[in-house]
Amino acid sequence: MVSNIDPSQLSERSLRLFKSLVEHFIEDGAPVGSRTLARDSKLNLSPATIRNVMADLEALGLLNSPHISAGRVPTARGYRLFVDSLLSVDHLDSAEVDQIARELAPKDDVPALMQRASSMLSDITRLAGVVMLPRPEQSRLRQIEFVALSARRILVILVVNEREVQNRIINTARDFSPAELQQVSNYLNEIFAGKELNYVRATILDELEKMKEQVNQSMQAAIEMAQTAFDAEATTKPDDDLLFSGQTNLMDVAELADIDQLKKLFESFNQKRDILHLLEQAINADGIQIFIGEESGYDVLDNYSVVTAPYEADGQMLGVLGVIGPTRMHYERVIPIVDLTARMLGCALNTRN
Amino acid sequence: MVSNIDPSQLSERSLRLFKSLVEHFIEDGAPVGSRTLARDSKLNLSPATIRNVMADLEALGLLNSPHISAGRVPTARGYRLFVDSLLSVDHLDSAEVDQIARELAPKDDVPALMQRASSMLSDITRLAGVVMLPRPEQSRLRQIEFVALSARRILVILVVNEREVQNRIINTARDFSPAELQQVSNYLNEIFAGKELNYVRATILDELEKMKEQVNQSMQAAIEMAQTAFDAEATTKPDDDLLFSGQTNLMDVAELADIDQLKKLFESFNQKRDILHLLEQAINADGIQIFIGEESGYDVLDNYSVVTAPYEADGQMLGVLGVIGPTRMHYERVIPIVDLTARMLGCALNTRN
DNA sequence: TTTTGCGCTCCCCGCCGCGGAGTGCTAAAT
DNA sequence: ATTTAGCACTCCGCGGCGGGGAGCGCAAAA
Repeated sequence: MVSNIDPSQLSERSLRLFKSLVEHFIEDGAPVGSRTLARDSKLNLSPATIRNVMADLEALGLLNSPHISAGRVPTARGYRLFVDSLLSVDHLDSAEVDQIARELAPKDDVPALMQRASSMLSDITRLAGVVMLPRPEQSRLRQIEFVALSARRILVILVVNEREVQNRIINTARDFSPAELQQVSNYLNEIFAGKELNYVRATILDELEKMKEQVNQSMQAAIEMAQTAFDAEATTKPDDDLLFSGQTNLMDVAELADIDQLKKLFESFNQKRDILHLLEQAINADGIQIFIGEESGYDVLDNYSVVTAPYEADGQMLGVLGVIGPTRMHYERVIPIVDLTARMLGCALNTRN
Repeated sequence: MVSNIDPSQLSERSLRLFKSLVEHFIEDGAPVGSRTLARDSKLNLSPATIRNVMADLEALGLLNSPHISAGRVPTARGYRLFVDSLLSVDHLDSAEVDQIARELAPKDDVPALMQRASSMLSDITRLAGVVMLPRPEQSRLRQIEFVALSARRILVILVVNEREVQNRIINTARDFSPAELQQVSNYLNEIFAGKELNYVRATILDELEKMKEQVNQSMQAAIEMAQTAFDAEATTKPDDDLLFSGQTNLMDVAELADIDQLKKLFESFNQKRDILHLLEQAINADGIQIFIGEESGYDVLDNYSVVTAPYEADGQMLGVLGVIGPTRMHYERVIPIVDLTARMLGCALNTRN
């Protein structure tokens, strides 16, 4: 990885021209030449002068040309300089702020809220949105309840970490009366409430086995039941931890007509693995983080940029959200949108208790 | 809608040629001409003769040519004749049967099973798979329970239709003791168990209001709580009733390089509406149903075919699954795969109770 | 240091012409 | 009455050609 460019290495004029070039390219996606730049930048320079400057910028690795007689195009390193030092972030107009606020009103349950955040991101940016809901590395069992559905079918309810509820149905070997169920759940709650889930599972599966003889019969039943319940639980994988939307928006960014590359990207959305890793890197950044082109390290993302922001509620990092689009995107718009969305989402999660 | 062709209208020879042509086209996707057909079909006819036959078939609307001097291509009507009367269905090799059986082993919960069915369909056919889990038009409330999470946060558990469990968390105006909660749930279960959900909701929201004065205070609380619970419930939409997978497989069927058309299709996957309607049509067909190209009536599907089969368990129709691919697909392989998958899925759902 | 001028490169686009594949039609053959 | 052979014709795809345009670099003038 080559080091980034320090903007103070460059003259004011170079920077202005460079900025103008990047903006121009972002706008129309065509390599931009010296004439255009001479016309547009207010510097009153001749194309030839600008050519010299561009040659310097190219030598620094900020630009390159697709072929000898085409205009210049920013490199990943160029975009990096642009977003770090030159970008003037848009002021969101109030209509958009309103829209974000409206969509993120905490009107229903958490998963739906996340889903809305994701599709709102993609709608408003016309790119692909993604929201990561982090698997809390430690999930504490808060409460466990049993509900009799019929003679031998029992609904097990696990309340984990304040918000989360899991339920599953198990079949038991013998009948249980409601009173017994109550007793069992009291027993289990007493031992395990507040404990880490993995610990609970391990304990139940291994240790309790030994205790079986020492306790009375109804407790034996409790143990067996708990074993069944957590056995089933082990198979439930957290698979819904990454919410994409608006992938199709990427299908009309012209510069990626390469159906193959797009296919690779979509596949990596499905696999989730790479994107997940990338977002995990972003969780500790405070505020916006941007991965430009090959910087991400994942070659499916070579021609894309990812703009992310972590979101938090009650002072605790909860996850990361962001937008995926072509390197040539309107950063000045996308950045404040992602930022605002992250903060609003945090609020929406905050006030609920 | 024009009527389909009755195969008895056509000579044996025409049919053989037609079949050969369709197979050929399915294989390489290029318009097929008289010479190729003369070479391949074992009929020992000259290209000129075949040209005559093809002209007849074109007049019947079974074929057409992209332009005057290209070979012929089957029309939707042509494919229809082909799949209805000419197709010789493959015998699945045992490796594939094994794979299907293995993937559909009822090893975990229902949603995961459905998901696996869908991705298995797409993996094995290299097309897009879809599974519909029908929203049971009548859902009966089976049981309702309340679990106290903390002073004023209560977990509401609704058991609906044997298998399904919904839960949500509500905040109450005042504290409830566990005993009270028990009492409330007893009361509600007594009135509403076995009733249709919509009825329950309507009753609770409208009628119970009137009764408020007539019952004692704790029942008033029950009513309020139930109102909150079902109010929240009303907003929970059944959104997970269509499971797609393998969309990306469609990205390398060459004939649909039209990124635009593909985009439209993907969008209709996301909206779900059209596909849902289409699959609903298929639920009452007994066995395989095939929608070819424009037959479906949805123009996003114009260049695609959909092969569906309903699946049932315990003698009851549960839903529909299928495969979406280019009209030019290997029906002889896809059909038995979809068929077998539907039956196996039925079995997997059958034995569980 | 900047500008002007010039020659050069490369892309894009339209044009042309050609070979190939396939057709339809007519006339001969079976 | 079919089937076949022959022939003229159409249309696509491809490669080559040439001109216009955009842009570059370099050298010499301002």
